Amino acid sequence: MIIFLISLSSKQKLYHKMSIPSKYEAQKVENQWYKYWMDNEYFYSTPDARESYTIVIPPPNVTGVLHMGHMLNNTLQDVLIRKARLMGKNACWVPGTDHASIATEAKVVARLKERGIAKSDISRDEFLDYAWEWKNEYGGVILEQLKKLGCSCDWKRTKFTMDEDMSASVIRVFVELYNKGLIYRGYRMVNWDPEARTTLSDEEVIYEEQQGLLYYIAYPIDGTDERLVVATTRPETILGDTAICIHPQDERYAHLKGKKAIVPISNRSIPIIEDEYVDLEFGTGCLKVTPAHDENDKALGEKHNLETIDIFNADATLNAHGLHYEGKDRFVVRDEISKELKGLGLLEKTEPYTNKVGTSERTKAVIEPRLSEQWFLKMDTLAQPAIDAVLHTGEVKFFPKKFEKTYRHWMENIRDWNISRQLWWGQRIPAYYYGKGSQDYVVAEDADQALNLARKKSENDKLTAKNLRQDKDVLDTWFSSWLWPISVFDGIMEPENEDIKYYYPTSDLVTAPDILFFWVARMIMAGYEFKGQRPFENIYLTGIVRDKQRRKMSKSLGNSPDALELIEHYGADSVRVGLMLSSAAGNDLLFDEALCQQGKNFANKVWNAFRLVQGWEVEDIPQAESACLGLEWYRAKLAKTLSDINDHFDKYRLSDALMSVYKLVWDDFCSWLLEIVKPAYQQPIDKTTYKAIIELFEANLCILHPFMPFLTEEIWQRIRKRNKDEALIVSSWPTLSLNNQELIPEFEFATTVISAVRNIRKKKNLANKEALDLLFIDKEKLDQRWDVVIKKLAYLKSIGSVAAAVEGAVTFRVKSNEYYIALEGKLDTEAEIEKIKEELEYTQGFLKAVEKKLANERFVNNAPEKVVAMEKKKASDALAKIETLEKSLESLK
RNA sequence: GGGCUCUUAGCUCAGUUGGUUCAGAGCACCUGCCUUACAAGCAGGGGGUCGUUGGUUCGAAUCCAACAGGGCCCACCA
Repeated sequence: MIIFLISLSSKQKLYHKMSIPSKYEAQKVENQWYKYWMDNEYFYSTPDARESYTIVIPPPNVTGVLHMGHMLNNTLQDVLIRKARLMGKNACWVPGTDHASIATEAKVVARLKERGIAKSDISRDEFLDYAWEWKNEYGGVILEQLKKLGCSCDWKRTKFTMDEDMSASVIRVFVELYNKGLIYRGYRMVNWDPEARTTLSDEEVIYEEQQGLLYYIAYPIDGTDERLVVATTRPETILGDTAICIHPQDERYAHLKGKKAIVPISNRSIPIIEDEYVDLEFGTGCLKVTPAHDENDKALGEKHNLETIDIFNADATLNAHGLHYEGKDRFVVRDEISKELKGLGLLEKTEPYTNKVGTSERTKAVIEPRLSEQWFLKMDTLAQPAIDAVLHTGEVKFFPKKFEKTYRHWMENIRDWNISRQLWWGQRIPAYYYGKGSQDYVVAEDADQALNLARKKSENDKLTAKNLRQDKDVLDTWFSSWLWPISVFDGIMEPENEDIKYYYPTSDLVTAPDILFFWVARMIMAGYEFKGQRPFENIYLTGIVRDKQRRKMSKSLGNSPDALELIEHYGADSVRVGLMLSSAAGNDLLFDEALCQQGKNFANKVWNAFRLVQGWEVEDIPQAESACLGLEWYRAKLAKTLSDINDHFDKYRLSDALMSVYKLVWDDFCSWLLEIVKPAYQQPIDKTTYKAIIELFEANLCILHPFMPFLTEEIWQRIRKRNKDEALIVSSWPTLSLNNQELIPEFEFATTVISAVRNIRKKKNLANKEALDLLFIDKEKLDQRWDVVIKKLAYLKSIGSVAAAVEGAVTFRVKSNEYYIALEGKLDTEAEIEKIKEELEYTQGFLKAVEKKLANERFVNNAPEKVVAMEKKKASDALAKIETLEKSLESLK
């Protein structure tokens, strides 16, 4: 049973009874309750004897502003954390932001540009001063916005991925991994973002289909009049060509083996090589080789000992190898060079061609493959425990489960991670160079340690700090984010501290699937590598918020509503409900403001239920029988719904959980229970019923609280004055045993009768005022104790039984019993007969089908007994129904 | 090219191990109501051969195959 702390004197009125507006005004109360929760420190958590329930926020970009994706994501987290808090767990939701090196640096660069300052004009330290200034100015904005949404984060624990201790953790981890031999430096083809002027990891490259051209370029053959035609999508790269490749078995070009081709424009002579890599079918069957600008070409170049000519600057303009194109952008050059080739008669033709072009996830710039020296993290050994945890032991679970397959696919084909970025905003790589040789460097947590190591490694005691040069690059942002669930509790630097021992592993992670590889997979790897334990148990992957046309919501499309304006207009609770209602885990959410309106309507419904209840005069009078029954039924229904809701939560079906509450409150509580117990106009309600209604109302508020925290707290506090420790946010989730469940179908039976009577009233245009008699034949078939309820809600004068059909009555059937509404005046007998005939026909057909099934030996022999028994019951029910139908048909005739 | 996934009412989606409770929910829609909590509401109502075609089975929205059409992820074909 529910334990409620409520005491009522017989005439006690609700707290704040006067002047309750008929519309719920969310905007007026939300800020006030948020402040109340903050002032009373309900969000804060410290380790204690309770079970911990922990969520770490996916840290938004420090310079970000709240968008619909954040709204969805953080509403989900808040629902989970509030539920856990009500369940009596020590709930801790750690907020924070991410330094997002590329995005933030880009913004700082842009801002400096506005002031007329170029990044290249200032020192690294000066730049970082500007960056911190920016961070301090805008860094908290998004977290402040989360407060509007009602997020109950432990703000005292707010972290930033570049906080001192966070950065120290990153550096320590780098050093550890380096010492284990998992981090290495390599000269590799990497993804170059010319806009941000940095390398990117493979995951940061988004391939997009683009409509381009395939250029057919003729290369004269040295010493002959012949030309060799090569197809390419990137004519500007011919200036970096160092070979032409043909297939060894290609007879078309067999005579050219060993000859040399002349690169147009640059007039360099390059070898014609043979390799089976060439696809005979594609283009002209031969390939230009540009080892500096293509991964495959690089491989060919290494195999065939080719020269490498890099023709680009860092910003993807051409360098000196670009000859007269030097300084021009690659796309400008593409256009111009094709014109020049045409003028030279060396452009045979162009044809439209669709290919996939890699673009930068952050800047959208087209990625340039580029050879450079970078730092990499070996992934295969890190991946193994993370694969086992998800796919074998089930220590880490995905909701929905289908993402486990995506995860598996990626993890099993994982490639080394390029972790260095040519940026300044981020954790600087702790490698220190002391000499000119490629191995003349050491890796250490700080300069002092580095100096010691360097002295040892170089066997030169005279090295000083001045001889050391720290690597210029910073680490990929995700190299700090992957530690998030550990580092927010300082678990790297202080592995035995109380917080990390208490809160780690965390419970649930809520995030979007687009950062599954960037972040989620890597956190799992980090969890096992640095703590030997999973970082979280359950991963709830949200969908993408789209508009009604299924387009992803984005700034550029302008189809994303302003999150704060939505809250302003509908209230945070309503927006939360709107988001939750149609967002099953993993399903994209087609956002429509109508959903917020639905949320608002619901808020108002609850509000008005409260208005009704608070307006009742309570007196010490006997309880109505109908009220007693209604309450019994509702308790049973509440228990059932609660069990459904708990089940939905266990399966992370949060929208289903909300829908269950929604229907419980709106349909069961408001439409049925309140109508049953509602006293007649200006009549008082009895004390017992009133007390019970308040208890049940409070239980409803509690269940609804995770979804609509403001509204529920507002009503909760209006019901009566509460002490600090009695706030709804820290109350207890109801626990009810599943008693009296048989009342549910009984009551449903009664509501069916009521609906049928209402239907007849409607069809016959009978006002509620006009009291009717309800008669039925078979007393045994109706549990008569519901009579009072039926009578009240169907506005009936009396309920009684008759031996046979009465004349001048309308009939209806519920299950196999027949009911009559006695009517004065004439009846449309013909229509009645028609209706009954129709139903009779249908039932007979139905019976036939069932009997056929039962006559089938194979069915009777093979189907489980239970199923056969059910069919038999169906048959007998149908038979009984036919009997009553025939009887009434007789009497009508 | 490889992998995953989806197709159920006008819209968004539930339908767990094939079997009364299986053809559902919410919204939208239609009809009637300004009934003294709520028109942001009340009451009543209509609506789907479960993408197509085969197969397995006593029995298929559910299992299998093929096809049609969406979506997602991965991949170096110029």
